[in-house]
Order: sequence, then C-alpha cells, then structure tokens
Amino acid sequence: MQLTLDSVACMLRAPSEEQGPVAAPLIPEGMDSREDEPRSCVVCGDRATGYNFHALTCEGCKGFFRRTVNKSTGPTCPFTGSCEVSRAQRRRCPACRLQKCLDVGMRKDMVLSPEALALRRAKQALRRAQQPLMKVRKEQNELVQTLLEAHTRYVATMFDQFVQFKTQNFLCGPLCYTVEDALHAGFQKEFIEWIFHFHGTLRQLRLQEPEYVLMAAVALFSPDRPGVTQREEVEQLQEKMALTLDSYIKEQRQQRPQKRFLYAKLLGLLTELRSINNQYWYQIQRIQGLPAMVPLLQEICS
Amino acid sequence: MQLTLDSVACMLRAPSEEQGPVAAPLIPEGMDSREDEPRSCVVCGDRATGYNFHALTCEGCKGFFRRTVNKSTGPTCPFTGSCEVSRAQRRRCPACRLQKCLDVGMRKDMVLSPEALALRRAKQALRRAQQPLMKVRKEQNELVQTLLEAHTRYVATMFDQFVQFKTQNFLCGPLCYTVEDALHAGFQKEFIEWIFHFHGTLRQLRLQEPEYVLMAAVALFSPDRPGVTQREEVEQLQEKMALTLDSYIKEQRQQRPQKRFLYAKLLGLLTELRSINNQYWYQIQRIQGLPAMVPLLQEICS
DNA sequence: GAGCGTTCAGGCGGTTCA
DNA sequence: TGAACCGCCTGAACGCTC
Ligand SMILES: [Zn+2]
Ligand SMILES: [Zn+2]
Ligand SMILES: [Zn+2]
Ligand SMILES: [Zn+2]
Repeated sequence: MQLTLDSVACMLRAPSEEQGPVAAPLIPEGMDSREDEPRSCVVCGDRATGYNFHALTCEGCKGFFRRTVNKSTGPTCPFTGSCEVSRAQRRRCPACRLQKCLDVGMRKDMVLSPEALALRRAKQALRRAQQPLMKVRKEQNELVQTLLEAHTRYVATMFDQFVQFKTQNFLCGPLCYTVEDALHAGFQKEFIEWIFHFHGTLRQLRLQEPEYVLMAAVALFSPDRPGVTQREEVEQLQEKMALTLDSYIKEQRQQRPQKRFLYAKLLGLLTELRSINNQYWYQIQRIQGLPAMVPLLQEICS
Repeated sequence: MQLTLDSVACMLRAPSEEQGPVAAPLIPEGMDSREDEPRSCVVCGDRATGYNFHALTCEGCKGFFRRTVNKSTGPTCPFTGSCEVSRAQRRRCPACRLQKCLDVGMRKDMVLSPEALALRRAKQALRRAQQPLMKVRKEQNELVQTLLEAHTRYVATMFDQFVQFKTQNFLCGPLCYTVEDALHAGFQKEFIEWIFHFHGTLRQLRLQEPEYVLMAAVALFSPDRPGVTQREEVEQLQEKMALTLDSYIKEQRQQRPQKRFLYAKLLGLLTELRSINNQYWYQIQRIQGLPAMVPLLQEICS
C-alpha cells in the first residue's frame, strides 16, 4: 500500500491551504455539529420529547399514561403480561404498556386529579372572563389620566393667575363672582339662587377629582352644544365619558359603599346644568339684547 | 368655569342598566364537587369529552360532525325533521343530528378544509420521508467524523515525526521522495511521471477533508487488496464508503455548485490509483526480483 | 423553556343495514 | 357479505402556567 498510503500521506497537505497544525480544521466542516438528541423514550424507545410525569418519554406514552392511569377499569393483558413495548408494538397491549410506564417510574400523582383539573379550568375561565374587563378598565384608567392631566394644567393655570394677580385685583373668568356682582350685571335673582343651589348640591357630593373631570367631560362633549357639526362623533365621545364615569363610580363603590346612586345623581345634575345653561343664554340675550351669536363667540363663551 | 363648562346632557341612558362586560360568576358549577363531570354533550346528552368544533360534545357527535359536515350530499330526514337526538336515538336520523349539531353552534369552519388537510398530509408525508433520510445523514456524519478523527491522528503522528526527526535526517515513509530519488531507486521514468500527474490532478480538485478521508477509505477497503479473505464484508464496507462519499458530495453541491461530476472524477482517480498500485507492484518485483510476497509482508507494505 | 392539559385528525375493530 | 357507519384510542400540534 505504499503508493496508496503514499498518496494519502502526500496529499494530506496538498489540498489543504497551508495549514500548519493539521489537527485544527476538524470542527468547522459543513455538516451539522449541533447535538442530535439521543434521548429516547424509556418506555417504548421512540424519540423522547422531554420528561413527562417524572420519566423521559415520547408524546405517545405521555398521552397514554395521562389517559389511562386514572381509569378505574384498567386494561388487561390478553397474553402472559410480558408483551414487548416498542414503538411498533406499543399499541398492541395497553396493559403491558401501562405496566412498563409504572415500572420505569412514571408517577400517577403527577397527573392532575379531577379536582385539580376542575380548579384549573375554573381559573382559566375566570382569567378569560376578566381579560376583556381588565382591558376596558385599563383603557378607562388611561382616559381618566388624560382628563386629569388636562384638568390639572387648566386649573394650575387658573390657580397661578389667581395667586399672581390677586394683589392686583385681577381675576380672570367667572370664578369668584358674588351674588351682588351677578345682580349688578342684570341677572335675575331667581337664576342666581338656582346656580348657587346647584353649586351647593354639587359640593355636597364631595366628588373625587376623577369623578369631577369625567362629569365635566360629559358636559363638554354635548352634541347639543351650539356650533357642533359632527354630532355623531361628539355623541359617541359623550357616551364613552358617561360609561367611564359609571364604571369608575361602580369601581369606587367597592371601597366606599356610602356613595349610592351617585351616578344617577350626577346625571340629574347634568340635566339641571343643561337647563341652567339654556336659562343662562336666555338671560344673556335679555341683558345684552344680542339677536344672534356668531359661532365663534358661542364657542368662546359656552 | 362652572358656567363656562356647563352644557346640558340629557342623552344618557337610564342608570338602572348595569350589565357591563362583567361576566357571570365562573365558579366550577358547585353542584358537583365530586369527580363526576357534569359535562354532557349539548347535541345528544352523552358524556362530553371536551370542546369539539366549538361545542361541548361527546366523541360520537364529534366524529359524526367531522365526517358529515363537508359532504356535498347531506342526509335527509325521512320524517318531519324534528327527530329526537339522544344517545339512544342519535343514529336513527343523521339529518336531524347534523341539524342539531349546527343549531348548538358547532362550527363547520373548524373542520380542516380539504386544502388544509392535503397540506397537513403532505407535511406528514414529507416528515415521514425525511426521517430515514435524516437518519442516514446522521449515520454518514458519524462515519465521516470517525474517519476524520482517525485521519487526524494518523496525520498528527506523521507530522510529529516529521517535525521531531527532520534535523536528524530521519524521514519515515515515502513522504517526500523526489523524482531523482525514485529514478535512482530504479523506477521507470514513465511510471514516476504517471504518479506525479495523478497527484497533480488530485490536487487540482481541492478536496475538503471529509471528501479526502472518504476517498482514502474507499481505496483502503478494496476487496482486491492482496491478502483479503472476507471479500464480501470488505466490499460492503467499500460500497458504504463510496455511497457516503457520493451523498456527501451531493449535499455539498447545494452550497458549492461548481464541483460538478466530482464523484465521477474521484471514481476515475480511484481506478487510476488501482492501476498505479498494480504497476507499482510490478516495478517492485522487477527491481527487487522477489518471486512472491508472503501475505504478511504484503499487508505491511500495501 | 419545561411540562402540564387540550384539541384536532386518523387508525381500527365493532356494528348496522342493504 | 360488504360497505358505510360508529366511537374508542392514539399521538402530533398547540396553548397555558410557572
Ligand atoms: Zn414512548
Ligand atoms: Zn400484554
Ligand atoms: Zn353527542
Ligand atoms: Zn330526522
């Protein structure tokens, strides 16, 4: 074989590209160097997918054990009870298959009991049912946060103005008008008292800030507001605000059960507010004798 | 701000409606805390095994629905179309059984369409067909690894010898004979040139190490080798090596398409090598005048 | 990601009628 | 008797929880 192995020996370096240590280029060859799983089912020898019920088994033996081990009437071997349990034969005799499952140490107690199974299913159903509720709750929470931020910015502005300009007798907006101011402006006394009664009722409810901003949002997105053209969209927004308000109140009631019928009361107040607004415009027109308000002016004053 | 933000909202729905998205209590139907699953088939009342096609059904109705719902010619009720569908009577009228399946909400679209079924079967067939291929590929991979390791050990030995003894002018084996050496030893010039042409051809192929060791293995397991008694086994081994070489080259060609006909070329080289080997022995005998080689000596030198 | 349960199609022996 | 039907058993694929 001199020549044969000659060729072998001489060609060793010939094709290789100037490699010094010959043993080096062994690993990175094209074939897959990844580990093939030599794991085989300890019951039947099929390819195992992992540990199931405390034994390394295939999917088939896993399912078979789970289905079979808790049955009251176990299978019976029609032969001598020593059937071969292989991938090809495992379906032949469920009794010997189950016996081998137990022999190799598969644990019956790791199969969920019917009670545990019922509990698990109930929990799943509960989570399933709560998932959309949580989603809705989260969306509503974000909406409240947005309204709160906007309101905070608005109030902060007003508050800053109040603090900064109080000494200069500058008060912007109808924040602190007195009854005398209103009377002096020409409003009817009954109207003024109505408004003050409304404020008193509202104050007695001791609303939290989220409730207040939500109620303000319901009032803000009124499709009846003069000048509104996209009534549909505004109405949907208003409904969303009202639903959120209702939901928020229901949520709070679990911790403060005293606020019963709060949502209904707020709806009533909103209705009253609408009437007040109408009357307000009547009074304005009566006082100033304006025959019509241009849309821009309405938007500013409303 | 009170007057500014005010706006009447009268559109809100009655506050008594409290059916939000809150789901009914989903406690596991407390009636039976026993293992008895109160789940019964919504079609026939038999014991249900789980949800099948989006309805809680027994195995029978599950299989019936799958087999029946996609048939073009549906069953027809021989009566008034209002047959009782119970565990005992469900086989009597397939038409009413199917109708009840649909009535309780079993969904036809959850039965695999013929296309999806064909796809699934094709995938399964592909997997089945590729499984032995993967197995063979894995075995070939292991064989190549074994050959590579053996080859590496051999080369390392030769290399070490080369490095360690070069300064002592010790070169073991015909590794680096020159043409002059060979001529001086008595070989015919044409024979020497033949060998060098062979080496040049082999070198131009720029074999990878797996290809090289496989080719060496094919040459090694030649049943024509003098002294071989178990020709059958050796021939089978040689065929296995040749098949693995062919398979490896085919596999590599998917990434390196330039090596066309490589397997055929290698087979040709092996044939040539056999001729060279024969000629070598002829030359040896001519030079040394040996009338016959004992098997042991052949084995050592071949 | 490992290891459970769930759900689908399929295999197969038993059953029902024509 | 045999073709269609039936339903139990099987395992592959997937979903879910820790
Ligand atoms: Zn197994
Ligand atoms: Zn058995
Ligand atoms: Zn049923
Ligand atoms: Zn019928």
